[in-house]
Amino acid sequence: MAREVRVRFAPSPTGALHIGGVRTAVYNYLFAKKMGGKMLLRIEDTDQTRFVPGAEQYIFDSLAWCGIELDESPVHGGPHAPYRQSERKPIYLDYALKLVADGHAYYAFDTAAELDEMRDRLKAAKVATPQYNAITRATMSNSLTLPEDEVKRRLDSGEPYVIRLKVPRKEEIRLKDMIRGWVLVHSSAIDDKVLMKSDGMPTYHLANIVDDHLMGITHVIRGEEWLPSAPLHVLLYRYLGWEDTMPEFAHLPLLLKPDGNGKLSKRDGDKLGFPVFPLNWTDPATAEKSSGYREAGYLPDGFVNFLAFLGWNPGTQQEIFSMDELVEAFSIERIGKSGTRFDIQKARWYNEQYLRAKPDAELAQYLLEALPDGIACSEERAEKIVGLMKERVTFPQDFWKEAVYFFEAPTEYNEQVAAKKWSAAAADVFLQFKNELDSLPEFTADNVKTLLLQILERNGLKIGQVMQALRIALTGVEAGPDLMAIIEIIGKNETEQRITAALERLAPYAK
RNA sequence: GGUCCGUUCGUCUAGGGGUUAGGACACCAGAUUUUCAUUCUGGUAACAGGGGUUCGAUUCCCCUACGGACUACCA
Repeated sequence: MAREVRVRFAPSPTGALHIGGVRTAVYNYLFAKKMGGKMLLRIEDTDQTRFVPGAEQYIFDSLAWCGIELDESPVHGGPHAPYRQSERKPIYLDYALKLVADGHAYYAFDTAAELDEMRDRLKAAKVATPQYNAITRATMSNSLTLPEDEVKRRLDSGEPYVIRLKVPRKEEIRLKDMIRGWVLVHSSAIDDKVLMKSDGMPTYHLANIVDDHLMGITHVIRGEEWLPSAPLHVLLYRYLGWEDTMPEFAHLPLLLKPDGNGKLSKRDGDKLGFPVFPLNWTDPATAEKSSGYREAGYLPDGFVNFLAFLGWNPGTQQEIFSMDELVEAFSIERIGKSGTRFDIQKARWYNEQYLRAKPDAELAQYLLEALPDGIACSEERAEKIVGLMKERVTFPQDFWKEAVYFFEAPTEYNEQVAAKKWSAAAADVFLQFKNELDSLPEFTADNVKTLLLQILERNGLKIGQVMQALRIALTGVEAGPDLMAIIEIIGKNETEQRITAALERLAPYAK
């Protein structure tokens, strides 16, 4: 019987979670749910020098906003706690020591200066890849070159050391990637990676393999930047004796810059004017601010839908998927191989689709929340307004931005349009229109329109000759939803007042 | 430089030995409309190049080019 599927998302708390990381989390989540398995979050904070306060909380907040539910994590707990690698520190050394005992790893005492010197020497000698490996380790200070008692003496005296993996000199390493198929790498391309650092912490490579094994991870879904070190991880599983339960790997294509070369980076967002982080973030060290999708007005389900389609597709024509539908349709086999250029236009389109699909009552809340102090609005009226506006906005905050004139009379008019559309004849019609508003049995859009049409006929004018001018008079701007509907919402008194004001202000254009 | 991965419209992609190479975003045009937007209809636009294999290659293989990742006591 197959093992229960268990996947993990394992970010480092070194800053705001990048949008590419969010997508990785989404894929992990979709796969776990699809397979009826579990998803856990593990914090990989083995590099104490890069720890950023608040970054871990940011990760949790981001995933929660996206609707990704964790089964196990530092805050949810779980059978394999702790889920923070810094808290698992005592676990790793034993495995490193076991590797040393089995002859697959060794102590190394080289200082940073000595390592630099070695690399410089190799570079000068035109060695293609200067690295600490099967050949160069013979020239360095380690337990393979030093006499046994000397090694013991250094260890006992507390001299700093690292433990390095003893990568074989000539060996073909194969690994099967669920997205790319078989990948072959020669061991000579891999250096003797540090497993335990001199500060007593494991490196990513060791901690990752140990934890994935201990936590029963069955599938490792991560970014393509890990592909080159995947063969090293295979070696680790083998030397630790865990090859038979080694997880399957799936290396995701990277998110690329919308223009130019390279992968999407933090700077691109600022430069091109779109967020690269899910949530707003302020760097605690530099106070530098970065904008997030949530605050920019993106709806989480549309955002997730958009992200899921960056590198994956269901093979059908359907583009709009709820989280449940994504889970149902998801499969790793349908993830693409090539890097994906990021396109914010598509994200905006998704947002529009999701926004319009929401009921007016819900959209009305966006408007109500954005209302400045002192401006009142009933829910009923807000619903009418958003109903009129929903086809024209991209973000929730657009409702207020675009609909200010429902609440405040225009203080200025689009002069350009006024100059072109305002006329003495139109002004005369508006005056009659204003004066006869009282005769309406009920102040509705339909009745208002009928009245206007009657007046126009009486004056020998067509509707197209005055509507733009009337729109300017009432809203100040040249574009918007159905003007009669606007009139109905702002009401009779307000309509009369605005016409009176416009008649005066725009009189210079009457000719 | 070395190692590994990749390459279908501008972008995200479907497809896969014989297709008018399909869809979506964006863009353009027309229709509708009191304006703008929406909506509807239509349009421009792609298999990186060269060799094979084959009756036939965009699809399979090789090479080249280009792109990307990695090349730390970072993850």
